[in-house]
Amino acid sequence: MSTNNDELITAFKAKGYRITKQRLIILNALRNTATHPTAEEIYNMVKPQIPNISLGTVYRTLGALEELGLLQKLVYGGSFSRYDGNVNAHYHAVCLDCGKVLDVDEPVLSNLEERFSSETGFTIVGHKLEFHGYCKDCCKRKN
Amino acid sequence: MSTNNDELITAFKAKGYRITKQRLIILNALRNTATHPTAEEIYNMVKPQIPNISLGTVYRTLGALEELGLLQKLVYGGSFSRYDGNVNAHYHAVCLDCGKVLDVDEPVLSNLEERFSSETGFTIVGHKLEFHGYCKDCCKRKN
DNA sequence: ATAGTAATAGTAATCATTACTATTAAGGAT
DNA sequence: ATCCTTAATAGTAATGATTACTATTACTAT
Ligand SMILES: [Mn+2]
Ligand SMILES: [Mn+2]
Ligand SMILES: [Zn+2]
Ligand SMILES: [Zn+2]
Repeated sequence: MSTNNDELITAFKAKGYRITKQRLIILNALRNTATHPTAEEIYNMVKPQIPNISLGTVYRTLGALEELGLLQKLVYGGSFSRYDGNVNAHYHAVCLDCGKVLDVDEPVLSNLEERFSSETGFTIVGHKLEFHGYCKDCCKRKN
Repeated sequence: MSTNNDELITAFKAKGYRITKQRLIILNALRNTATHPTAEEIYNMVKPQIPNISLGTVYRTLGALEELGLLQKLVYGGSFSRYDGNVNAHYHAVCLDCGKVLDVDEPVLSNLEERFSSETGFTIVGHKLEFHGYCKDCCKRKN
């Protein structure tokens, strides 16, 4: 329920971007769910509050929020991307059956990135770790 | 240069799939490159050997090879997937600038998967780790 | 309140991937 | 080796998530 719009407002103003109802509502919707929704799911989540919002606006807003570091985009094997309002470093588990994405409550491996880099000349800015498997619901369904 | 077609032939016959020139050539092309090519890049790689091959055949073949565990599909932020003929567990580094994908010569974290799973009821079958950053060429270009 | 212009709604376009269909060619049987 | 069945291919059309376009709306500085 952390409706911390100040952070968004500051970040947007710093870039000369305007503060709009659409941007505030989309970011707050994303921060108040744990489901890692798709663009279309977000579109349906905010429709009650902005009945005539356009799907294009959702995509454009998500792009801007990503650019400002206020969300992270999750791209897995499926045909569409998911969005995560939690930008703290954390890992995910993806269900190979239903596509659900869960947060993994494991400490972040902070020492990984230094090992690589030197001999390859590759400058690392971060890493992503994802687990693949089957969620509780899908395991049940198979029995 | 490990043109080990026996492995492919065995795997395909076990599923009742037929052995075709297209499938042999595509898998061998994939095994003799370190570039993690896209479907279209593979299409261009095999065209000299199969001048009238269809891009659809490349996609269908890659799908079959993936299903048989003879390649892994790499999906990152970009607009297209990449394919890796090396199915041994290993990690990748993705350049945020040019999209290049490099193999990471680091040991696989085998103990990770057991930690999670029990309390969540999530059955893990594997994990993926990718580093993000800037390759040598792109670092140079920025100076 | 007004002016200037970035953002939006609505819609069309893009493009990687998948589906369709007539034709070809594996590969088992004879 | 030839025939037969049918899976796989080539060529092409369709799909669908995402992006681009454009007239209109609404932030925000003055
Ligand atoms: Mn998350
Ligand atoms: Mn690789
Ligand atoms: Zn599931
Ligand atoms: Zn690069």
